[in-house]
Amino acid sequence: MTQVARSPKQLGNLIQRARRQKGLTQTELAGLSGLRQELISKIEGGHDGTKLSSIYILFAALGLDLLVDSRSHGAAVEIEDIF
Amino acid sequence: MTQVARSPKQLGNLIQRARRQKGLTQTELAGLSGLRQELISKIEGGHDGTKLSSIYILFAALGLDLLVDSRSHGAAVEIEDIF
DNA sequence: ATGTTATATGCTCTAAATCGCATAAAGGGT
DNA sequence: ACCCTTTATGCGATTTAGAGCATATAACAT
Repeated sequence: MTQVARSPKQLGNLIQRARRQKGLTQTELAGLSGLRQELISKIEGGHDGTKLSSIYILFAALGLDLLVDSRSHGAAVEIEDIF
Repeated sequence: MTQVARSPKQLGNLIQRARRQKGLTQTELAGLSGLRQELISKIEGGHDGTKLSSIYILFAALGLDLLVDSRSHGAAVEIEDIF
C-alpha cells in the first residue's frame, strides 16, 4: 500500500502510523534506530527541518520505502489535510 | 512512473534525472526553487544530511511526489547499507 | 587547441538541527 | 480519582547544514 506524503506533516503521520502498526513506542523505535525519542516526536509532528538521513534511518527501522513519482496524475485530496 | 529511492544517493540521482528531463540546469533550478546551485549539486550527489524541507522544495519545483510504501517483500536493508 | 557553460569543491559565517537530560503534558487502564 | 506509560516540550551544549562568494573542474561545443 502506497501513500503520498506531500508535506513533512503528512510524512510524519505516515511514520507514526507505521510505528504503531508495528506495536512500537517512540522510545522503542529510538532504541532501534539510534535516534532520540524527542526527535521522533518532532518528526512525527511534522518537523520540516529534519535531516534526510533521519528519515532514512526511520524508514529502515520501520521497513518503509521512499518512492518518487512524477506528479502527472490528478491531485488527490489528502485525508491528513482535513484535520 | 514510480521509482524507489533507498538511499540519499539514489534520491539524488532521481532528482537529477527529473531536472534534466525538464531541460533545467542546476542554476536554473536554483532560481526556481530559491536554493543555491552548490546545494543542488550536493543533493544530487547524495548528501545525506540534506534537510527534508530542501527535498520538498525541489520536489515541488520539479513536479515530483514523495510516496511511502511498506516494504512488504524484499530483503530488509541494513542501516549501514544506506550510506 | 580555445572558449563557454555546467557542475563540483573549498572556505567562513550564521542559523538551525540534534544531542542529552529533565520535565511537563497527555493518554490508557484499573 | 489514581497510577503508569507514552508523548511533547524546554534548555544548554555540540554538531552540522546552508548561505554567500570564489574558484576549480568537467563537459561540450567550435
